[in-house]
Amino acid sequence: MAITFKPMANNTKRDRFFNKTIMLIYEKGFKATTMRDIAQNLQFEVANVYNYITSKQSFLEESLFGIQQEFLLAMDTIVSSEYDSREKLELVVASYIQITSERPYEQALLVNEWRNLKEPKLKEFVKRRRHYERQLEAIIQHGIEMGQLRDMDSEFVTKMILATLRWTYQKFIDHKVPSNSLILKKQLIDFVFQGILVK
Amino acid sequence: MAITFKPMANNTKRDRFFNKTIMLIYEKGFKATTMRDIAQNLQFEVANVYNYITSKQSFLEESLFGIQQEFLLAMDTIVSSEYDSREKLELVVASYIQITSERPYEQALLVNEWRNLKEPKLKEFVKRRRHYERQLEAIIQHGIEMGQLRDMDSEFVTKMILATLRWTYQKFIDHKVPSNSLILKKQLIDFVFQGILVK
DNA sequence: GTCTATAATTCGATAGAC
DNA sequence: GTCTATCGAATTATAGAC
Repeated sequence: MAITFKPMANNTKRDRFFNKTIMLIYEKGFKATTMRDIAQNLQFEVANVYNYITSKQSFLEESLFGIQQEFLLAMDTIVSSEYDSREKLELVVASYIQITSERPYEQALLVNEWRNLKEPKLKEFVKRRRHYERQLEAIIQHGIEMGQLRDMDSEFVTKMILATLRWTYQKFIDHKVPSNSLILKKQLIDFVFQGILVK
Repeated sequence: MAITFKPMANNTKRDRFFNKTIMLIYEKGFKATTMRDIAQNLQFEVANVYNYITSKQSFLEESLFGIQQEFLLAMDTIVSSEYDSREKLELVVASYIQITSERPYEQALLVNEWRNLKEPKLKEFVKRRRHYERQLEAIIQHGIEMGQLRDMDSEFVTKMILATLRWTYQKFIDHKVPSNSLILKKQLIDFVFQGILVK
């Protein structure tokens, strides 16, 4: 049996710190969560927080760049594959839901707290996100040119699709995922591909 | 000529304060924007900020409940109309874009900063938002039952549609709206109704 | 409405003992 | 790894003169 990646592992004290802290920041917001809040949430004193992280800011940076990297790697794999535009788009949705299902709280941080990065980290983050968006837009543009997708404003559609994907972490955090994430993937792909109207 | 509502009026000092402050909070985030930042942005001293608002928190509350009320009123009007489900859905999109185009920075606040409300205001805000969402879901559910919309999970579709609408304030803030908001409305309705696939 | 000055509190982070 | 104690800076908000 292969060793699988376990982002929610709760074996070491370090894992426990990471998981409980990222959940707290999700609930209160990064700026509103104080080091004292983090300590209290873990039932120890403020000074102990610094056993696990060097600063509040570096914790945010490492969390955000960590989860962002997952998305970037998945996109690179899809872009360099031999599938057609429609299949690539399905893979983008599938990989997005997969990563989100595995690490919903980190994904929530990615969506909600990236503004709290400071320069030069902020610029680097936005640059990488922009790269991801351009890759997706290229897939869509190619699909339009090949006649697989309707003739639309590709930038607009890219942002629409990302908007539909971005909120899905809530499903996993609220444990409101319909039995498993496969159904969610299908619902998303149906919505994006076919819309809601009866044909 | 009727007196029209002017959210972006810049006539009085109060308007100037409101507009410049809400733009600043959009850029920096509510928590990260200090009273000193607000004062500096208006070229005067910290104490003067309190000529315009009673507290930082009350400014957030009044802004959020103000713009939220616009959405609630629009939805009530649509719900009590005689249109069918599809037409009502189009009206929801249209009114959403209309309000967002008139007050994009307040809408950005609504989307990004509502977590910073404190109890009991926070509960009241979430309760009203939930009401809006249920009204939209009822329209969709009715459309499914009448065979106008595909047979889908109505709660899921409701959240999808709201996700596609929620980010549109960026278009208006970035002045990237295609000539006028009518085109944006059409793009959104086409995307939601038909999806992106060639039939 | 604008200023200076400051109160009262809270914040991130560190020192140093155990 | 855990604690107590505390520093220095930043924060919201107020007092009171002009």
